[in-house]
Amino acid sequence: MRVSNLFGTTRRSVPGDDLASHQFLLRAGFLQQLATGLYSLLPLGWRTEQKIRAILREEMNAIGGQELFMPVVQPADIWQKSGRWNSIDQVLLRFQDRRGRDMALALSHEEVVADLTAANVSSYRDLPRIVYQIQTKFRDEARARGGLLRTREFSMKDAYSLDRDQAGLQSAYVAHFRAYFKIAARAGIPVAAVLSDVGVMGGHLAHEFIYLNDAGEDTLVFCDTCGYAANQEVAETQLPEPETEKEGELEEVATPGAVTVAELSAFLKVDPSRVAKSVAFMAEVERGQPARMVLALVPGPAEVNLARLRSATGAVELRPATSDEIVRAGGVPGYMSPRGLAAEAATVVVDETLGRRRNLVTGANREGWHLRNFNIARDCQQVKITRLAAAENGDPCSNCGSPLRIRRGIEYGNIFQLGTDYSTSLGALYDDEAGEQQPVVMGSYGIGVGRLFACIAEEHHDERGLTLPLAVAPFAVALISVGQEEAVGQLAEASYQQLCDAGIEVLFDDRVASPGVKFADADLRGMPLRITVSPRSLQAGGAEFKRRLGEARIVARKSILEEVKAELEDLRRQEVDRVQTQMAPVEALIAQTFTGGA
RNA sequence: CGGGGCGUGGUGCAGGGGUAGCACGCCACUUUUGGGAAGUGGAGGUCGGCGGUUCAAAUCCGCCCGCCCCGACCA
Repeated sequence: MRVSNLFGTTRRSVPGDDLASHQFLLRAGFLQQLATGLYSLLPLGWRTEQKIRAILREEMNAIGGQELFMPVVQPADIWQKSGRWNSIDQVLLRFQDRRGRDMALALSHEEVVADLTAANVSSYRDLPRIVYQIQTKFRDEARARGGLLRTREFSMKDAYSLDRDQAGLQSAYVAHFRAYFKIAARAGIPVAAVLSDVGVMGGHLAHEFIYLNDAGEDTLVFCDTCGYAANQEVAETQLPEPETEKEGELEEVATPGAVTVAELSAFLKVDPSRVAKSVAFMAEVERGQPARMVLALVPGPAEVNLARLRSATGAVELRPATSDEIVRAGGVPGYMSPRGLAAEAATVVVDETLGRRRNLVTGANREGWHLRNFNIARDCQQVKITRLAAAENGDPCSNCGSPLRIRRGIEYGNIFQLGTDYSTSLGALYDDEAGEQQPVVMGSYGIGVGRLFACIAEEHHDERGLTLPLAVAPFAVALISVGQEEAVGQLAEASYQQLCDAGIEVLFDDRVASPGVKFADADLRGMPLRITVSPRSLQAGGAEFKRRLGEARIVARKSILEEVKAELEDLRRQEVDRVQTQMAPVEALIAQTFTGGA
């Protein structure tokens, strides 16, 4: 491809304060935004996308996946059968066709797979199977953000395993677990697998595949000692031993102006963890029903884990209460507590850690006053005690007690053990050897292609632009001619032809432009190998070779082709080595993750 | 959905009641050619939309739309 013929231009500047990598993708002419959460991939971006897709296909095929293709526009009835028509709200985009039939844009394809399975699987002899596709999904996100990280329309590689029993599912799950590490390694990003919430997918066991990065939206919990890794939403921590200290007498203490946990603990000179913090939420238990107040009590430094609060209360909708709502329920903002609050005013849920502590500090529900020697069992009636606090940095690992570490990351893939919910509701049954009908046991396995793309760009850029691995770079070689000298033009053209003929992907900057512009654009686009033909290089005997992340050297004009081949072969070998290195610990990890568990 | 910000040539921005500007890009010619060249000449904008105030609105007011950020939300 000649730059003079390329659709899409580089830009000197773009607005916004996105991730640096996303700005480079925009500036290099890989992407262009159409509207919130909707992006076009320009030719350069599309080439990279296709290389990522090729890796996905190869690794899915390698575990026995069969590619197919399912509609994005789907009739409501399969979503009604699975129950998700009602259980998912606004992210599922609904509309009607001309006949007034309810339709939806697929945000995932479990229903269709179950429907296909019902029609195509009838015997245990038809199992196991793995099918997958790379297809558009649409999720009408409340707020798209972060460039490619959270878009509304996006491509996903989604795979589905069909098995006759849990043992079969388990082995498909492990195969995907391994394949996802391989994909990350080939795409050139580090990856961590963490236990995750099953969310609206339903099912039992789930893992997320995370690219660790401070800009990520997800909060992960790691134990460096035993290897425990989980999304904060589901991370377990060790409970403290129940305290046996004598219960003191409940007393009010004046705490003027001490509204936050920090102020309060400083004022009363108690450890913040001994403060029972009350956080008020409004919970909608059934869609459309009036919200009820839920008071969550957690240790002072802790955050409320919304996933747990949701499951503890059965809420479908959960949001922080406003001051007005707190007052209306009879609470005093800043001094809130379950004490002195009418039982019918709010549901109270207490973190189990607090249940094991004695003589805590909590609000008095009176402006300027708190309570001392507060003991849950004695001083609160009608409370539900459960795990509620999100794991914090330094909390003891539930496995081994070592301090946990909190990190941020970007989730680009996930795997779910779905079980039989979808197959049962959509009639995906098979006959076993005894002729008994059984539901097919399903798993579902997604990778967001755009997110993976974004993660790759984030991992591979420097101050000048992208530095993509050969495996995903839109072109292997950036060829640049400098100046208008005839000899330069001749060698550049000849090299371009020669390389193209050899099947090497070359982006030839044949424009009449100053060298600075060409070098800057080549750096921005990030092709792994740059070849410059210039009066200076001719003087030195040929062309200049420079890796995007390496030093320049002169190559004789007669050996350009073979040297390019050697360079690319070397880059390829480095990437293979890197994949091997990255995969080395994975088997041990799999053994550790799946023995005795799940 | 709450809070904040921004919509002005292709891109990035300034202007803030009276002639619509700058830089980059683009077109033509000339000179240049190893890190985003120089000169000369040119093209390109119903100032997001609708309504209002005014002799006069890009500018003031109202409503709407779009985009961005924070939060809520989130396979």
